[in-house]
Parts: sequence; structure tokens; C-alpha cells
Amino acid sequence: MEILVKKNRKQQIEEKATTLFRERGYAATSMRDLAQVLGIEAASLYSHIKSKEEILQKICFRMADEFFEAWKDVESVQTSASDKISKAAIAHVKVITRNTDASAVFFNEWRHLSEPHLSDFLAMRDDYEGRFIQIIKDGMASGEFEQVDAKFMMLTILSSLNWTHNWYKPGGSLTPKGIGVRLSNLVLNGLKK
Amino acid sequence: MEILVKKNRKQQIEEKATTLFRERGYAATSMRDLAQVLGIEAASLYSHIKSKEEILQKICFRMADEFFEAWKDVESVQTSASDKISKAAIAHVKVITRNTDASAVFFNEWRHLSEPHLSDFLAMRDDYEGRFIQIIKDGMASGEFEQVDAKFMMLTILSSLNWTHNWYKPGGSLTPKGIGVRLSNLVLNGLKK
DNA sequence: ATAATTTGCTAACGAACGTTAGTATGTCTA
DNA sequence: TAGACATACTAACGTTCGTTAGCAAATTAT
Repeated sequence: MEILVKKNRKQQIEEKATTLFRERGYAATSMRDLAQVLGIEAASLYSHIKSKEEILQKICFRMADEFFEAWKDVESVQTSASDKISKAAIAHVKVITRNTDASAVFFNEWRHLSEPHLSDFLAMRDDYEGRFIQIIKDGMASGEFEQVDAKFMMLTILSSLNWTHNWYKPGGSLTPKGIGVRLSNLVLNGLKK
Repeated sequence: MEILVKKNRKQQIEEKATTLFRERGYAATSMRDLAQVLGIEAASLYSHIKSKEEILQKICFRMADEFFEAWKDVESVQTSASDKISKAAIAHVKVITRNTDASAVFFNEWRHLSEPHLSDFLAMRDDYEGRFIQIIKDGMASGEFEQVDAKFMMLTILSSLNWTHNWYKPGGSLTPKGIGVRLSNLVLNGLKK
């Protein structure tokens, strides 16, 4: 066995950091703040992590992975464009509602990444957004959707989906899937012929 | 005459600060950064302003004023609920596109306000959001809209509208009014019976 | 049993932070 | 012409920042 990974404490650090970064923002959260929440000294954090930014990187790229992972279900089956949009919306919302704090960090704090991680991040985002655009364009080409500005449409769809991290509370009347269904129906009403 | 207001330099400071706060975030922007952009020393800023946070307050509450001011046109005339939503969306987008940097600060940096300004800010936001909810509820009561979760609908509408600050570029193919019309049509398709 | 790993501490580093005090200079106003 | 005002400076304050060095105890693996 070659389990060399530091497990327990490092995970705790990332979890607490996620909460703090969400509440106060990355720049306004100090390592001493983070240490206090964990009940240790700030210097002790460095037995487990390399730097403050490493934590942010982990959060951002783990979320990116989750979004791409969820997308696999969308592209696996051959189906109509509207069905794909619907599937993508549901999958996207599920990822967000499963990680509301990490999502907030992902959406709001990525700009504090340094190079080359910042460029990597933006490239992934472009890739992800491009997949939505492609579906919309396919839908227009096949006559399923009206002729619209595909990028504008993508931005509108994703802004509605992404905003859910700001108000979703587990245990509310709307389930993640319910939210995805409602939001995708909403935009599909505007897309379908 | 009692013109005691410091005019020129203070405005410049607020403008440059708006850009920096948007690009780097409030907490990650130092007074020395701001001074450098203006070509002066950090200490010199304090001949014109009281504190760093005062700048943030000015930006946030000026934007709040603009949003409420734009809303006056919506409530002045008695008309259908869908017409009101449309008018509100257009007015809202116009304010954002007229001040993309300040809007970004308004949406992302308000949490760095200290009390009592933070509570004031949140109260204004609740008020503003409540007006959207009221129109939606009126539309449902009159039979114009389908029965929906009014708060969910408001959040969806505003998230689409608010996101425009992230991608709108003056001189693009879409005018502010065009954006407002398209976005309001989109959500109205989902609302109307 | 012993070696390695995990976890934490105190002390401190240099840098950057927001801000104040005190002063100087040019410009507009009475 | 005198005073007020706008604008900016140097110098420095106390604080907080992210991080490192060096050490120690407990836990785990061999």
C-alpha cells in the first residue's frame, strides 16, 4: 500500500476555509482567523498545507472537476437539444446545491488565483460555457430552437443556475432537481419554437 | 452661497477606487494601490476622504439610489403586471450597463460594509426585492400569471438581470434596452398563462 | 521496540496594512 | 492683500499579514 496522503486534518482545514472564504472573502480571511476556528495556532496550519492560496486552488479546481464530472451524464446519451439543456441544468444545480459554500468561493474568489492557475481556471470555464453554447447552436441548426444569440442565451441560463448558491437552503420546499427542472423549463420556453 | 463640497479630486478618487475594487476586490485593494493609480502618496488620499470604507459606502449607496430612482418610472403608471416586470427589467439593466464597475462592486463587495451601514444596505435590498415579488404576486392574483413561487421567480429574474454587469460591453450588438427587453420576455414566457 | 508520521507549539521574520501628525504650496475668494 | 481652501508631501504609528525555523509530544506503522 502506498497511502501517503495526509487525510484528516487537511480536510478539516479545507472545509473550515471554504466556510470562511465564503462568508468573508478570500482576501479578508486571515490564516489566524482560520486557525482560530480550528482551535490551533496559525503557524500550525503549515504542517498540513503549503500556503493560503493552495487552499483556494483546491477548492476552485475540485469544484471545476465536479462540474465537468456531472456533465458526463449530459453528453453520454444522444437526445434532443432541449433535453440536453434540461439535463445539464439539473446536473449543474445539483453540484451547486451539494456544495453551496464551495460554489460561492468558486464563483467569487477565483480571481485571487495566481498564474498559471488563473489561466487554467479561465480556460476550463471557457470550455464549460462553450459546451452550453454548442448545444444551443445545435438546437438552432436542427430547427428545434429559435434563432438567438447563443452566447447571450448561455450567459442568461448560467446566471440563473449559478445564482442558486446564494439562496438555496437544504431542506427547503424546492429540491435541487426541482430547481433544475424549473429553471431549465423557464429558459426552454424562451428557446423553443 | 454655501458650496463647501470638495469636488474634483474626491470624484477622481472614487472613480479609480471603483475600478480597482471591481478588478481586485475591496479587501485586496490597498490605499497605496489606489494612490499609485492617481499618482499621489497614500497619505494624501486622506486630505479628501475619511477612510477606505467611506469610499465603499459611497459606491454602494449611490448605486442603491440609482436603482430606486429608476424604479420610480415603473411605479408611476398603472399598467399590467407583465408590463411592469418588463419596465422594471429594462430600467434595472439600464442602471447596470451605465455603471458596470460600480455595479460589480455593489453586488460583490457590500459585505465589507460595517455596521450600521451593512444593515441599512440589506434593508434596502430587501425592499427592492420585495417590489419585484409584489408585482409577481399581483400578477398571480389578477390571473395574469401562473401560480409560482414568487420569491423563487424574483431571484431568477434578478439573477439574470444582475449578471449582465459581468459581460456587458458598451458598443456591443445588444443595447441596454435590448437586453432588458430580451431578458424580461424570457422570464415573462415562464410567468404568463 | 523503534522508526516514521502526524500534529502542534513558541518565537519571530520582513512586509504590508490603514491611518495620523505636521507641514508646505499654490489658488481662489473677500 | 489676507485668509481660506485644496492639494500634496515626508515621516511615522501601531497593527496585522503570510510564513518560516526549530522543537516536542502523541500516534501509527514496521
